[in-house]
Amino acid sequence: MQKPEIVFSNFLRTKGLKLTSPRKIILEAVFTTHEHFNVDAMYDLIRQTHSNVSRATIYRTMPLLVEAGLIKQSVRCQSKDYYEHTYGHSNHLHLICKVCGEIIEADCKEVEKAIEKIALKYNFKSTEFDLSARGICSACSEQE
Amino acid sequence: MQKPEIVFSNFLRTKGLKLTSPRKIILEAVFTTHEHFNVDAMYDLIRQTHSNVSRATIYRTMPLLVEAGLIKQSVRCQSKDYYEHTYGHSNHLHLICKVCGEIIEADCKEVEKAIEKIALKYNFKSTEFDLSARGICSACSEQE
DNA sequence: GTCAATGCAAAGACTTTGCAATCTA
DNA sequence: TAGATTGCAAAGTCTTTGCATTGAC
Repeated sequence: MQKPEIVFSNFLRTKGLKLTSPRKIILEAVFTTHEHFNVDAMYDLIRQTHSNVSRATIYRTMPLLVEAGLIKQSVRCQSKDYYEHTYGHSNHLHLICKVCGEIIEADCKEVEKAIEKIALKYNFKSTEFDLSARGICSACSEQE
Repeated sequence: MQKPEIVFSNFLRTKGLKLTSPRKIILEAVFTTHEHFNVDAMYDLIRQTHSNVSRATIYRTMPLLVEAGLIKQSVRCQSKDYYEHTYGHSNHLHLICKVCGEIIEADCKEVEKAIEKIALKYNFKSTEFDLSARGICSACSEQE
């Protein structure tokens, strides 16, 4: 499997776009993050080591990463758009807390199996999954 | 099954809240809409017959309808939050064909069970599910 | 050197909130 | 009548955009 940098740089070249320093920095930050992330978190992370990447550039880069197949738009939570890796990552089940907004990413092999079973009935070949459950996390339900 | 109006009015009463005229109008509009909807669409729809319901009130009523279990937050699309009915609609697994766009709505009891099993590990109490799988439907895979 | 990309700040879009007036129970 | 609710407008939050400058190829 190719490195994300290679995928991105190829993508940019075929579109006649340029692999700039901010784009490299953003890509690196995105792929050192293991959770789903939003623009603000990216901005803070990048700021820890680089002082010269603006929010605007991050906002402008996200759609490119999506189009390149490296990330995808994930849930929206508390008015913020979240992203997550798709490149090199297996599917996750998102457990979203309605109270505090926490998002737990859980392994979903068993859920996928259950879906495959259903898909079989319809002769449907599934490739990607979007799975989320909303509810209340343990911390929040203890506080009630 | 009780009418949404009854459910809402009971919900409000148990919370010590009041069933006001704007809330009745909003509820009615929400349940005459069959598609997913957003606040703006609701506002326009209501304006066709009532001139005295503000956007602010719609924004304030949506969370109540969610809490009452009548609607749920759905996808976010083009920076707008969408809602959809849940009352009277059981959860579905959506099998979405990437080729022809067909959406198969399948029963997902088994998938929910699998999710509950995972949620249990995290002490997460799930209440709503958003489940979709993208792939290729039988008709489209035959044509390849 | 050319043209895309950046940073900044301003603008935009959607949503939330403070407050005085109003209405439900 | 008490206290919740409303409409309005102002404020907030996230995201997008115009423009002069900078930088990649």
